[in-house]
Amino acid sequence: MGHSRDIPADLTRNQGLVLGALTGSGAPLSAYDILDQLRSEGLRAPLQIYRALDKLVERGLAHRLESLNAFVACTDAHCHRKGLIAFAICESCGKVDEFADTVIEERLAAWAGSTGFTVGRTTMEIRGRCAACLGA
Amino acid sequence: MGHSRDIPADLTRNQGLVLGALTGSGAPLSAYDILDQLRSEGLRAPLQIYRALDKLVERGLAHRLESLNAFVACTDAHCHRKGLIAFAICESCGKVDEFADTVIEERLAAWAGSTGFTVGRTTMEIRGRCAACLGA
DNA sequence: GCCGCGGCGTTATGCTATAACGTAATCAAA
DNA sequence: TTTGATTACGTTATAGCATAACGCCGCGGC
Repeated sequence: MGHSRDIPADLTRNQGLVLGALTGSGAPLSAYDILDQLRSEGLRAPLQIYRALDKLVERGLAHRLESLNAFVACTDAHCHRKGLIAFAICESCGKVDEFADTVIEERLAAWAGSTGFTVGRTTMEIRGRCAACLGA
Repeated sequence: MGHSRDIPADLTRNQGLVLGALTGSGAPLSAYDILDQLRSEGLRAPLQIYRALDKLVERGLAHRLESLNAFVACTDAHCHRKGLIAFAICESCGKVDEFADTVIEERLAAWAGSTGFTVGRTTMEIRGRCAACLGA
């Protein structure tokens, strides 16, 4: 029961539209990219997009890529992941790969423990070229 | 011979001023923060700051914090570090700690090897609270 | 000389994000 | 059923971050 690409039923109209734009794109979209796509649906102001994005990110349905000022839909089927997620961003085709590594998380925790730093949110973004683009 | 805080002699005036502003600050500064500080020195336009920052970052004398749209001076005395640097940013006092972890780098390399992704630049930024701020 | 290059200064513009206001729908407690 | 809290919405205006495009200048090599 349930499969990947489920879209929660309790999204508002704006949230659903924004998430749809993200999942329909093969690459990250800026808030203004999304807005342009959704003008035909009646959306007009950046805030409408940003508010929807805030909720989506809060629920783990989308992620913000700090190094791009852009957003992607979460690719994890059941987006309940807690903790560190790393994003590999292909600078050639724009595709974003999402992965988690518990060892990295442990190393981070170890560093935090040794310095007394309390870790909140952490972002890890790798820029480079994906296998497919290297082939070409 | 030589001590930490060396400022390379071959910086241009603008680059020196910008680096000075960064080293004199206990927290990250945005390009516009820097500009405001340097108006008294005759700088007027954002581009003057961005151009200097580009060079400083290129040489490893400063770092860009993607999650803040801001910049810090490199705290490493001899800033020739290659590879991954992680930044721990205290959301209370703004202080930024810089560290490197070879194990993390290895894990990243392993992931890259297994997927065929070619790693370029990678950014890792941890938001949280430093030990000093937790004490208070 | 003269040319290429890098840095500089300026104006204008574009992209990213939020403030501040009022409205409407929902829901639970009184 | 009124009340009040909460949450989303729509709009206008503004703030904050970054770069395009132009021309000038100074310097080193040829």
